[in-house]
Amino acid sequence: MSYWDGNSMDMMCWNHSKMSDCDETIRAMLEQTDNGLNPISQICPQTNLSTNNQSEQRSSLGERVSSRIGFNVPPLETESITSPFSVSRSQTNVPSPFIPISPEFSPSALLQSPNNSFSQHITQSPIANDGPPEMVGSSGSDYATTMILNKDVPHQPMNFDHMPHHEGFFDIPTEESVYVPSHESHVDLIGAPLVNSFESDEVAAETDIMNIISLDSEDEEYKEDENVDEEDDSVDELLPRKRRKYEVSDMFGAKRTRKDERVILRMECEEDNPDDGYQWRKYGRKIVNGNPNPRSYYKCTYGGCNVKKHVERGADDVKLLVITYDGKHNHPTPTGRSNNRSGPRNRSGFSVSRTPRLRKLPSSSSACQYCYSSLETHPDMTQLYMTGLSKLPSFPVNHNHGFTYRNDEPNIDCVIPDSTEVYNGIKDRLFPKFGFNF
DNA sequence: CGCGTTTGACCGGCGC
DNA sequence: GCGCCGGTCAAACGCG
Repeated sequence: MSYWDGNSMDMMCWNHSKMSDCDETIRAMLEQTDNGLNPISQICPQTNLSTNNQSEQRSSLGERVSSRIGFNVPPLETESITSPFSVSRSQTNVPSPFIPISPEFSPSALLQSPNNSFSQHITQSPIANDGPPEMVGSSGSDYATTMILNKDVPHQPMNFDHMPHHEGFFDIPTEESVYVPSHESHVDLIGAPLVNSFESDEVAAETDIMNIISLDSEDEEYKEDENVDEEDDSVDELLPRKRRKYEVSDMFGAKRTRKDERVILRMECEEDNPDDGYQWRKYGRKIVNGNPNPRSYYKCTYGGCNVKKHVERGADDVKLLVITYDGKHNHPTPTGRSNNRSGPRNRSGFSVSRTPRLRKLPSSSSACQYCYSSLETHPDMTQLYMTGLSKLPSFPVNHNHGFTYRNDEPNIDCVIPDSTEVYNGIKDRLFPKFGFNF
């Protein structure tokens, strides 16, 4: 059993413009043994994070990132999201799992395939042995700066051996938050090349950020959900369309998504519902949490997929778009986003909210087309933070690159290779996808 | 006319 | 137990 020393791994650095330095950094990390206690802060002292105060930590992080990427990065706080464990967690002294994500990774990527090379890399990386992939902080940021951090659990032990038995495992909060700051004109939740690549079974089988982000959702849950849906459908056939009280309450109990499956993205975006590669149907809109900006509720329109999301503007910064995903897609991205746009009257594909404040672009597809082009031509504009990888430190590695949770016995048949192998694996498999080349 | 969105009502969960 | 709040439903609405 190997954990990250809470003070040993404050941050990883990933600077594309200084990749050779980072290369050395990664090598240094990889050369650490399980017992290595060399703090990454010593390797990358400029990225050292305070481990005592979470808010201070994020604030300082945001400031650093802002200074490095050249534009303001709103704070990462998700005040509306609270975890009963956050306090106790903040008192623990475990590392914050920042994880590098390529700009090509997108919400759809994050939410899509159950098998993902990214998670595979993470799970197989020496980080797994020595500590959490705490952060990839990009300095310089000529290209993408991508970060994942655990919002509620700034410092967590990394355990790949006996995760379910890890003390407090069941207490690990699993509400995640992703912050995606982006230049307004370069809003792109979708890394087009990546999304396209997901249409390939090969890539889809290798890539699953979702298993990292939404570590609590498993296929079994989908099976349950599907069963529930079937039951609901059968009920629908027997009961009048209007149903309140009994029917609804039963349904609520069965279908209500668990908060711990959530992934929260925060980004600067003018689109109220930026394309993420999936088709959504809006089913509700509500003012919540004192936010004058209404929250819109969406369901994935794919048959049998129970993923929902709600989108709202930041109370303080209307440019800040907060997208919360509930659940995990049990299907690939709809084949070809162009197909998405070919729905009835071209109004169903992207469910762009018709709020007065921000309206759909002249062409229903223009936004997405722009996103494609913007990403391809300005990959450096995608800035992704991810917070709240609450279970990240605990997911086991199994044959399917999935994760077992709760009462499931961990099916651990993946042996963490030595550092050299891991390093080569990262270079060979992860970085090419990111467009990096050592 | 078909479709998605809007909107008010309803429900369950949760905190007090 | 009560009230607040977030989430959901479904009729009404409006656009193409």
